[in-house]
Amino acid sequence: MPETRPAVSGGLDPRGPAGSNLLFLREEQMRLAQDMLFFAYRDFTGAADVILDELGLGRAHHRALHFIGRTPGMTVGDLLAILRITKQSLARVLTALVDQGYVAQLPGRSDRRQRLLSLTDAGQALERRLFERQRERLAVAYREAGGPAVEGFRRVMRGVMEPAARAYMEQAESAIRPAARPSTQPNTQIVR
Amino acid sequence: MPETRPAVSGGLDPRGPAGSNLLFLREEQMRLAQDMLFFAYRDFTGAADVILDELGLGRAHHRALHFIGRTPGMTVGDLLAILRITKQSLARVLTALVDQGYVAQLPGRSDRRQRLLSLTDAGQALERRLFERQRERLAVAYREAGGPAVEGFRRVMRGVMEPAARAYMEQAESAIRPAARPSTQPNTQIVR
DNA sequence: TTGGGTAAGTCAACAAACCTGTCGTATGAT
DNA sequence: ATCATACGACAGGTTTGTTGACTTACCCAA
Repeated sequence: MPETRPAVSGGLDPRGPAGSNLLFLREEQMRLAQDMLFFAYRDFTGAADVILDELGLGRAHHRALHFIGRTPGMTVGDLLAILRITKQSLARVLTALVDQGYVAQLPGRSDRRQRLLSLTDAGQALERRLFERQRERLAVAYREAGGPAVEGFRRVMRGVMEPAARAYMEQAESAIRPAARPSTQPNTQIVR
Repeated sequence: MPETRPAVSGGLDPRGPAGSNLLFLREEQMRLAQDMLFFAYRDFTGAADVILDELGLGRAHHRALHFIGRTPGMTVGDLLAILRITKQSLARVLTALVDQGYVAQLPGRSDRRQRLLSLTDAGQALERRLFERQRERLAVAYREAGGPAVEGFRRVMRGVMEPAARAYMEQAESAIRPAARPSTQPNTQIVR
C-alpha cells in the first residue's frame, strides 16, 4: 500500500523542516475546502429534494425558479448566462415551469423579442417552500458560526467565483447595505 | 434620510417597523448564500473540466479520484456512503478508472469480500493535475480573504453539512492540527 | 426599404450520469 | 447449514446536459 498520506495516528509528521511542513499545511487546507464544498453543496441542495420529487421536478427547475425569483424581469438570455447551460436544456425546464403555471413570460417593453421572466403567485409559493427547507439548514450554520464567521464565509466564497459571478453578487449584496455608496447608480430591477 | 431598505423598483418599502426589516435582512442573507453556493460550486468544479474533457472523464470520475486519494484503503461501501449515489453509478465510474489504470483494488485483509481502493501512481498524478487547477482558484480566494475569514468560511460550511459529513470533516481536519488534544483516540486511516 | 444581426423558440439526435430492480458470487458470521 | 454482507453485473428508465440546423420575430442602420 502506497504511503501517500501522513501518519495521522499520533506519530510525528514524517516531513522535514518547517518549510515543507507549511507547504503541506496549505495544501491540506485546500483539500479540506474541496471536501467541504462537496459536502455542503450536496447537503444544501439535497434539502429541497423531497418537495421537488413530489412535484416531479428536478434541481434544474429549482435553480431556474430561484434565479427568476431573485431577479424578476430577467430575460432568457440573462438566465442562460447565469446557469451556463445550453438553450435547449433551459428551454425544457422553462416550458415545464410555464406549462405548470409557475413562471410567466411577458414580452419586453423596449425589445419585444425578449420574454421577460417572472414567477407567478404559484411560482413564488413553490420557491418559498423550497427555500424554507434550505433556510433551516443555513440558519443553523449561521447561528452556530456567528456573525464574523458569516462575513468570512462570504469573502471566501466571493473569491472562488469567477469575476462575472462576483459582479452579480455585488449587485445582489447591495440590497443588504443600502446606505453604502449613494453615488452608485440605483439597483434597478432588470426591466427592459 | 436613507431608507432602511433599498427601493428596488422605485416604490416605498411596504414593510413595517424594524422588526420585520431585520427579518428581511436575515432572509436576504440566506438568499445571498444560496447564490454564492451555486456560483462557487459551479466555478470551483468547473476549473478542472478542461483536463477531464481531454481524457474523456467527467466530474463523477473526479469526485471518486478525490475521495480515494483522500482516504486510500477505503472500501467501495465507504465511497458509496460519501458520494450518496447508487452502486451502479459508482460501478460505472470505478470500472472506468480501474480499466484506465488510475485506481487499484486490493482484497481486504480482514474481510476478503471487500476491495480496498487506492490510487495508482498514474491516478495520483492525474488527481494532482486536477487539484492544481482548483487550488489556484482557492488560493486566490484564501489570500484575498485572509486567515480569519477562512476560519469563518469553514465554520459556516461545517454547519451546512449533515452530521455524518461533519464527522468526516472532523477526522480529516485533525491532519492540520496534529498536536491538538493528544488524548483523543488516533485517527487511523481506513484499513481493514 | 432592405438587409444584417440578435433574442428566442423548436426539432432532431445524442451523451453523461444518475436511477430502480434484480440476480449472482464470494465471503463472513451464527 | 443458513443467513447476511460486499461487491459486481445486467436490463431498462429518467434527468439533465450537449450540438447543430432551422424558423420567427424583431431591432437597427445603411
